[in-house]
Amino acid sequence: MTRIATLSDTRNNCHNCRLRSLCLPDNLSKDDLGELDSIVQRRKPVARGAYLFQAGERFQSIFAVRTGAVKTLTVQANGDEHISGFHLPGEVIGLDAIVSRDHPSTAIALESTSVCEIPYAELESLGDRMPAVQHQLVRVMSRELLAEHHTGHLLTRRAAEQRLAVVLLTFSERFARRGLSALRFRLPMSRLDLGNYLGLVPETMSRTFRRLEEQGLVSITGKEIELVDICAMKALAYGNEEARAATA
Amino acid sequence: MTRIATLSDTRNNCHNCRLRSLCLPDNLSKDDLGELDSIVQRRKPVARGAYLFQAGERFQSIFAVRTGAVKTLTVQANGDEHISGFHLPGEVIGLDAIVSRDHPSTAIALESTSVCEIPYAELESLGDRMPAVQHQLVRVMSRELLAEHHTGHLLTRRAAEQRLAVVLLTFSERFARRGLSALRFRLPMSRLDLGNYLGLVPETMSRTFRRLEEQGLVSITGKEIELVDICAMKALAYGNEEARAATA
DNA sequence: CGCGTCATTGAATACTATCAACGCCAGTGG
DNA sequence: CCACTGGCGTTGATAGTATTCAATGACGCG
Repeated sequence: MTRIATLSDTRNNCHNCRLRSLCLPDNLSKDDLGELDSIVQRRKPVARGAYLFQAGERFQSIFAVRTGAVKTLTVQANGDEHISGFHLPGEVIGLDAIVSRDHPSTAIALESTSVCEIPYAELESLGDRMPAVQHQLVRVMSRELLAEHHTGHLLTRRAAEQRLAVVLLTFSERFARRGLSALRFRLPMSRLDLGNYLGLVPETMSRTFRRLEEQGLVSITGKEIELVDICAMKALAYGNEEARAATA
Repeated sequence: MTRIATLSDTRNNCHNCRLRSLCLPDNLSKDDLGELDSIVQRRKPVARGAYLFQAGERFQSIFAVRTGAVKTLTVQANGDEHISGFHLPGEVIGLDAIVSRDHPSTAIALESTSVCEIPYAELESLGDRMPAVQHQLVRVMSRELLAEHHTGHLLTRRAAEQRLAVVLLTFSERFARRGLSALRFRLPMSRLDLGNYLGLVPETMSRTFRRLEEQGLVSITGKEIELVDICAMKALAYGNEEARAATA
């Protein structure tokens, strides 16, 4: 096992990583890439349910998802947990910790997941010497802010059907950008997690999935999702009342 | 009018700005501060309702609020608007545009507002020479991400009373950090805007305000808010069911 | 002073949460 | 190999809460 992991590690570097353009190495020159590569620690896969970091832990590194999927969540004083995001390969997590000494949120693997660990102190000093590295970090954070605004808008949508439609379409786009099918994919998280993220209880999740299926928009088999009528789906998610009435 | 504005501008710089520690100049040396000062453009106040920038406009600068208040919003394809945040003096806006060529969101002054404009190209090249400037930009963005996670959690709270309580307490803290009263303040936005931000219709906003008042938690006169029982308020906002039952 | 926007109030409706119960499936231990 | 168990998902009935619709009142601005 160790042998294979080692082989895999030597083969894996930012330069030949398929996710390069989605991740921290985007927009870097070959030289910059090599330097970044030298500080990235490619760790062996962690099991489903494992913590990448926990709220309150000392912040030391940011992480890029390489394979698998991760959820990040915040824990409230009363013990309530809220899932703040799901993270697919190429996405960087832990960025909300830079401003504080400790991690404000917790990251948990949703399935067998491998990540690239990037010690922040080293990344910062690398950025001091190589402006492009620093610029790309800022770009990644800016993109993250943009995504959060999108999420904020998602959560103020009243109807559960709309929230679910939006989030399914968002996953569709994200999978497509990673070279996977935009119409047929497997959600990596449980209904419980997705409901927590959307602010809906599991019962409502179940009923809403069924309603989308009955309307002929999607076909669902466990966690496998097939978008049957993506146009109607978009009309439901983003359209106005007239557009929805027209498709109905 | 122009004379006064000019006088005011020459007196105002990052070094003696009271908001320095909340803003981009935090953690900078005196030399760094001077360089930053030289690229900051202090514009004369804009009127209530004026656009700082609009979605689709070419991104050129980020802005720091100096006085007044600003709302940022995104416009959907169907014309729906969603307010993604309210911004008080010392806060930096436009950061979600860095990753793209154009502004994804719109910024509108909620009252007479003055801002510091920071041309991003110049800030970037300044950061290349002065690592501390770049680090501070990253810290500000990280703090923004943290705040967005907080907002995300806020919006998944079911009860309108809880959402309103949380947002009032958040404003209380933000005003207090700026040297204003934590118990008595004036909300800069309309009920409509606050409702849009929270995902609630104006009617619900009105009723919820009244319910909080009837419970003796707050006292409301137009946009003036007084937090009468901040402990009970926190119990409602962040507490669990037992804590709320105990205070009732 | 008059107009328009914003805020408020009431009544009816629609939606989601809650409570309760059951089916399904994987992992575990006998 | 099979039964057991616990987490997850589903379904039904009920209750609670926000939205919608309709109308009036208040405030600021020209």
